[in-house]
Amino acid sequence: MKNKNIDIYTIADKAGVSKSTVSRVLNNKEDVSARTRKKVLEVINELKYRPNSSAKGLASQRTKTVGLVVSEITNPFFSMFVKGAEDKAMEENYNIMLANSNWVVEEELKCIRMFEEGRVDGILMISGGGSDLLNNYLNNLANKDTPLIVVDRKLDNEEIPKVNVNNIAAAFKGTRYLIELGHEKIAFVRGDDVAASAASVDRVRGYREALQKFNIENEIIEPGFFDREEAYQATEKILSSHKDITAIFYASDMMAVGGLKALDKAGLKVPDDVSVLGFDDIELASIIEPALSTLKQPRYQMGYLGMEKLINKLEGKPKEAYAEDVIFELELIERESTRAIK
Amino acid sequence: MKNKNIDIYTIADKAGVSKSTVSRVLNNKEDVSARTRKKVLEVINELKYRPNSSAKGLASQRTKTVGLVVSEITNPFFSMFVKGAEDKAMEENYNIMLANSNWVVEEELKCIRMFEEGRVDGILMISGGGSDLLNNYLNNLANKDTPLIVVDRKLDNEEIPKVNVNNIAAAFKGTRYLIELGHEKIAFVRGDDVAASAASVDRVRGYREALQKFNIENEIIEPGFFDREEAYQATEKILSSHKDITAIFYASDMMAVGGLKALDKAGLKVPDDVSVLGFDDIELASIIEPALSTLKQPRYQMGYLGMEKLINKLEGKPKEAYAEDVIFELELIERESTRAIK
DNA sequence: CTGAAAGCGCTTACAG
DNA sequence: CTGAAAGCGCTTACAG
Repeated sequence: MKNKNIDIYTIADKAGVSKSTVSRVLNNKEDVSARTRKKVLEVINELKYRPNSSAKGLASQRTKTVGLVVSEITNPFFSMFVKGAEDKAMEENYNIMLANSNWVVEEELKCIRMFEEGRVDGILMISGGGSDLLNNYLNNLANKDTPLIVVDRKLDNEEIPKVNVNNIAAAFKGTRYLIELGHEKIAFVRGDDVAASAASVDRVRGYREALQKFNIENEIIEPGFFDREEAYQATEKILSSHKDITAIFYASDMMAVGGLKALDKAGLKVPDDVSVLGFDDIELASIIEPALSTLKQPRYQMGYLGMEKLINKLEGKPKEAYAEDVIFELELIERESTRAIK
Repeated sequence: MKNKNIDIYTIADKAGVSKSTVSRVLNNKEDVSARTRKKVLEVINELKYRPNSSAKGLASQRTKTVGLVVSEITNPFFSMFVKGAEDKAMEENYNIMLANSNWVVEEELKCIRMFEEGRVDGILMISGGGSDLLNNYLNNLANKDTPLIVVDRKLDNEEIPKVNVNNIAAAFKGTRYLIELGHEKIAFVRGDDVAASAASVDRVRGYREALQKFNIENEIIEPGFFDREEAYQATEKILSSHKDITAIFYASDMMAVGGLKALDKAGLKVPDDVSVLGFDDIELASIIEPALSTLKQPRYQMGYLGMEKLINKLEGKPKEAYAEDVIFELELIERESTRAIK
């Protein structure tokens, strides 16, 4: 029943060396003569030997895999982060353990368990529910010196490196853009205004600050909860109470899509009658008709960078290689849904 | 330096039993007195002990994790399979190792390596490049009795359980639907016509069979390669050579979206001037204007079922619980892009 | 119902 | 440059 698997011992035997030596060539250590190395490599290839990862993990206390927690993998907005993270992991020969949290805190905690069980060397958390409970856990982990990097989520913990986006500046930029286009009646459809969702709060703030800066009084804010249907209704509300609206800024592209539908139903043309600005630049933004002007979040890069930091930490690189937060500024993408008036 | 981690030994000590016994309660074995079990459990909770997965994996030769290979995780079409698979894995307390292949065979092979290294107990492959090289590898794996389930991919190997879709019948159904609506000039925009992409070939076949069955002579097939842009051009071609076309059937929703754009540009209204039928029912289908009539692929269910079969196999369930292929029939979803004529 | 012992397949100082 | 030995933290028959 045993001896079935070829192990490091088999290789050592065949190559006429000790398993210590085999282990050395396996791990690319110095201090092996070229001849020995060659010989061992030959045997390995010949027998198609693959080191057992559990044994390796147990002996070395490292698994070369990282846990990836995502809020919602079917959401194109998030999947792009995953792809960036995955590409980097591949490059560095790290494996990825996936944990799709579906915004449920308990699911997110499962990934922490993966860490505690030694299944993963570190954790990359992309967004997440934003609950206080989770925040507490994350803080706890950080204190235990867990290699943890958080992407696209605001967190008041200096121990945890973050990769984020400047939501205030981006919303400011978007609003200013509309103002410079000549718009003065600009509505803003916001996301979830819960404290944990800093992204939403910050975007509202950027909108407000721009209005103030340019002395525009009409602040029109309607909640859309980052949801297409809700945004549809929010748009109807705006249209009924502000007939003279000329631009609507949505805090996400998905909401803008809902808005477009409402606008269409109301017989309004975009951008002829109303300019529409989105946020995120998901793929859909350039697919729909009219193509959406929006603020582009560098999601792929953020995922990639987050993974890079995590691996740097795992590989024992100096602190500068991972500890500092990175905040991206967003680029404004002009497409067909906005236009200058007057 | 050592003794830092609490291990099974620590628990045994504190609970006044042997580690064998601790292992037993950990694994929920019978043959432990209620009192002992309770005691051990208490200590475990108190010390927040988590068994080390590498040690467990090494000793038991099982990791309780499965490898999930996906062609392209950012593609909403595929991510839904992943979600189904993930949900089932969660239910059964299995972990998922993610391998996003990006259609590159070498990346897909990486997952096979994960298996050979004992990182995963089995593999669930969702779609995939369809290359002969990969097919060979899969066949090889099957011979080695690897627990492998393949979803959304045709494969001539009876050893490998498959979860699939009846593409011929679905395309037939879609075409018949258009014919029954009164259409006689029906173009078909197909995907990649390579041998490996059985889905595309089968859909063309279903279209053809329906035309024949209803004695319609005008077979109009244009390649769209499952790509939006290509489908846009294919549509332009169709419009220029067949002015009297009244319906276009696209082998994927994404292609239909490209077609919609071309139709719009040509000044044609959907469905007033031309009926458009898609395939897949991705989320986008119900979002765009007009909402797309389409054939719905039960992707979530397919992923879920694939994972279920895989786990059944891993858990040693009887063959009926995993060995048989499952072929889903597709449902026709009627929305706004098709209408009866005459 | 419980314990002692062997073993899973590697890595890692320690000698030489 | 190489080998012998101990150890990583569990599971699993085997006894009793």
